[in-house]
Amino acid sequence: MGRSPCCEQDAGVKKGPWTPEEDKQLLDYIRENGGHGSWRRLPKLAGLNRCGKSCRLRWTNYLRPDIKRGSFTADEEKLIISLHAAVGNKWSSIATKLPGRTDNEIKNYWNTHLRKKLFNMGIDPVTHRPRTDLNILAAGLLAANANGGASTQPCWDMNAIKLQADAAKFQILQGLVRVLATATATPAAPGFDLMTLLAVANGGTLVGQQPPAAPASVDHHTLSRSRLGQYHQQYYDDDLPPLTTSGGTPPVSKVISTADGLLDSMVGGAFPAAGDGLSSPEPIGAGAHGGPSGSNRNNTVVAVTPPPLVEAANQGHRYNGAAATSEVMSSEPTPASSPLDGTSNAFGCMNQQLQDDDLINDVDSSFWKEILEQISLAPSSDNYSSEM
DNA sequence: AATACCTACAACCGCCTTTCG
DNA sequence: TCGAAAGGCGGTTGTAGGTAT
Repeated sequence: MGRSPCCEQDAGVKKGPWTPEEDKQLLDYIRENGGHGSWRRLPKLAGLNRCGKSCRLRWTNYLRPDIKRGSFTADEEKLIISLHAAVGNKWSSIATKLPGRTDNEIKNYWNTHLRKKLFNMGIDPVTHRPRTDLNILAAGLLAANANGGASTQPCWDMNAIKLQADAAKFQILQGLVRVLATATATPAAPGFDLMTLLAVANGGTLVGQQPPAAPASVDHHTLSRSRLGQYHQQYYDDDLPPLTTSGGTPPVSKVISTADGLLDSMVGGAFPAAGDGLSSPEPIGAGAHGGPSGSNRNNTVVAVTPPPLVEAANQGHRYNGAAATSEVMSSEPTPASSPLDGTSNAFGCMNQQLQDDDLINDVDSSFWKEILEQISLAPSSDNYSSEM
């Protein structure tokens, strides 16, 4: 269906930065008329040569009286990072937890400050995990050293594949967590939302809002303060958990028998907490900008298709050179995704490829078993029933 | 002093969902 | 029930100011 740009029919309307005079006109009109009935009609009524959409954006992002100007505080920074780790680029959702801040402002701040900050700290701002480029480089260098300078290519490829497998596992967990959050929390507690919960869990730094009472039905699914505290420690104490290492036991092998276990694994263990790009649950048919579609704006079931393995191999090759550490931050792969029905095929294919490799075969069979058990939420699991 | 480059952020674009006649 | 209008959202671009060469 689609629809034409709102200003297409208004050829000749002014674009670009607003002048103080225009601001005053818009402010005066809204003050006198008590807000806006129709943004499309507003420009004419206010005597502005702007399209309604431009007026709305100017009002919501700049002129609104309740907007807090000035730099972000450390608490706000932490909160943004935590919330971004939990929900990804859901700027409007994040903005609801930072009164006085607009989604646009938070988005800009993330893109210009926080993303670089995390990146420079060795954290991938997309996955909120240690940067994989550094891990691959380090693994390659270690292997080169161990081999006395022999070819490192096989080792690099292996690490790339294992990283890719980790990413795929994470995406499954991300989907599961959202399913659990939606299925358990929402119906039992209208008004309760995961965002608020996360904000409260974030060291009590929820700005200007009272922490909601967590409904009893989600007690066992509630993020504990310690979890996000642990997450913060990853940033501020440089206590970063390791990614899968060659020959080691993958972190996913930790018992994942409850929703809490899932979150534990994500926040404090093996997996990225959330984000976009590699971990982004982008649905098929994302916009021309590559942005998420509206269907992904609620906490609905997300797709968890892993990136293709061939990419992993290519990444290994890509880093096998002088520019190994110069990974561009914006190169965030956005794997095509599909509803869960497509996931099995994708993962079946990937698992088949993984099984071709003895080194990681045992790892993944246990992982899939755990996942399948988790999906069914079988009460027969001792750990699960004891926590419930 | 001039130019190129970088950074920050306001504003725009195009897609989506919701609303309403 | 349907389709158009309206509003919302996230990604991207444009621009002004600052800094480096």
